[in-house]
Amino acid sequence: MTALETIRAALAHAASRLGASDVEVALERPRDPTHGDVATNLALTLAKTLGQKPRAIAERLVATLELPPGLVRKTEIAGPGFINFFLAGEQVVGVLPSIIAAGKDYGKSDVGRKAKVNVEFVSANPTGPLHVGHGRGAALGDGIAALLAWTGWSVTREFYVNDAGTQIDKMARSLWARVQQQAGRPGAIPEGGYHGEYLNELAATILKKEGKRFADLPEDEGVRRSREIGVSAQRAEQDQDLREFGVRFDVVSRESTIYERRLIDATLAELAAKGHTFEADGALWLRTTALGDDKDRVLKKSDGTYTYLVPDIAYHRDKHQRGFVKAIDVWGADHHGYIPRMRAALQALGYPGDFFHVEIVQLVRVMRGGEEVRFSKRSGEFVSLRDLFEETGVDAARYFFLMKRGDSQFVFDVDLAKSQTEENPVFYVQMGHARMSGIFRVAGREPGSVRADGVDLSVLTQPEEIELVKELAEFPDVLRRAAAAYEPHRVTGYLEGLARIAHAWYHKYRVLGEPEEAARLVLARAVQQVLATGLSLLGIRAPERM
RNA sequence: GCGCCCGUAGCUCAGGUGGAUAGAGCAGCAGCCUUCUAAGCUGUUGGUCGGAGGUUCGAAUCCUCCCGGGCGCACCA
Repeated sequence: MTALETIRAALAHAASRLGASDVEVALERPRDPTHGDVATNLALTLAKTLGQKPRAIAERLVATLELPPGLVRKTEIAGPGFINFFLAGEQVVGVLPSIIAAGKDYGKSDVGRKAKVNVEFVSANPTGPLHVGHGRGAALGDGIAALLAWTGWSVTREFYVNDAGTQIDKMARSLWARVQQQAGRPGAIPEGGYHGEYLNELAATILKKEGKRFADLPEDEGVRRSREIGVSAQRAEQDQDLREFGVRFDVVSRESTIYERRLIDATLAELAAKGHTFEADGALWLRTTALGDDKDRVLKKSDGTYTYLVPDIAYHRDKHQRGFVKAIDVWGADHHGYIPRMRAALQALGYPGDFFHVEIVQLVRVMRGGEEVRFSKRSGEFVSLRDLFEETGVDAARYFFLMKRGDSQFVFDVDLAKSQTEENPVFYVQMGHARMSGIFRVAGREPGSVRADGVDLSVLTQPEEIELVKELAEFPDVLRRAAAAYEPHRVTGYLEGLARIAHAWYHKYRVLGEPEEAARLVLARAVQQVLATGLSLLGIRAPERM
């Protein structure tokens, strides 16, 4: 148990003795060193529930607090009711052995208690290549999934294929039109169809493989086969792009199977049985206004067909029936208006309010040479994900997508992503890792062989060294908070901060050949390891050399 | 017109779920290479947190209104 964990547990225990059980104890590292090494605002947060003044609570907390001897040098109450802890000198540096001992697992926690959570992301229609917006969703969804797994959830990464709607129909007709055109016949892309060059390429492949007689098929048959071939080709291409982007899914669900498994009828029956549907104007409605939506929604249109809401409800009902206690969906901003009705529908089914959670990803604009890059030749619209990561590299693309909050509008600076200087945050962090690795390379030592046992760490007294150790100690907390908030960008921010101190330390002090060599190797190893762990959670490589 | 998101340094953005004197990075300015990567480091300039009210011990953070930007508002997906 690290010093931080000990303090956290002791505070939680003291709080429960004051009558506040099950509290989340937040520890922070004050910016101002006169505020101690570790501080908590626990007394301030308890003020409301306990109905007492923060400073009075702080005094009672400190009085009941039981800390093992030798851990804390001084405890004080400051400002409005902060409790500041000044660690005994050897304690600060004392986290290093536990970091080394935990190795690749340093920072893991079990707050998720193995509960099943489903993270659904990308879920692009199989009508064309993935664009940069999908890339942002992919990076974010994968990052959230990794953070949840890291904090003890049992995570399933899922991709949902809308393979049954009218968009697919338009893709099929567009492809058929391209086949006709290439066979020398008139063929027009339908209204709202797909004009991208990729369908021309696919049409050429089909004609090559199937021969010209494919174009002679009756229209019904031609469109039907175009649909089959098109869907499977687009899916295969999307999978390939995602694989190269470093994203893998555990489950791919298809809208068509929702129909095949008769989940539609079962879902409608359950909604009706629970009294949430009604008929009006020849249609079947869901009374979502009773659950926070601003208007009721049609389920079954007066022409007898279903709205798209129905398979979506059925799909999420299926997630619930598969045992997930949480379903997190990553959606593009253009779907955000859809959230209230979906939430209402799932509440109508009786699921808890926190079962369904949506993370919104805003659109991505791509800048190169100071100008916005709008179109991709192949896809006919937007910049494709592949174009982007082939130009910048996967590491830079993923890092850039993750360094801002998902719901912020984001300008992707291609020139910056490609630059090999400190201005580029990915490069900067990776360089930090490479530099630590370089020390071991020159020393001729395997970093993994470093042990803290028997090393006198008390020689680590330089301000940069103390700061580095404190920063390393915060890693588990950062990951916990990032996971709880579904915010991978906190991890990139943390890594940049850690790398910054590491660069400063590296620049100012030597490791090899100094009296502090053994201790500094332990520190360098810990930094290297945490940078590597953080990067790998985000799906980014940690190179040994640049 | 209604709903959701956003507005923080010249630029790009953080701000740990209401806490201590609002922070980084770029850019600007001034410096630093006999060294384990200068692919880097150090110092410094720069703020009415869009505006106005409110809630309380305390607000960039919560509430109301206004201004500005984005996205949605179908018996389309």
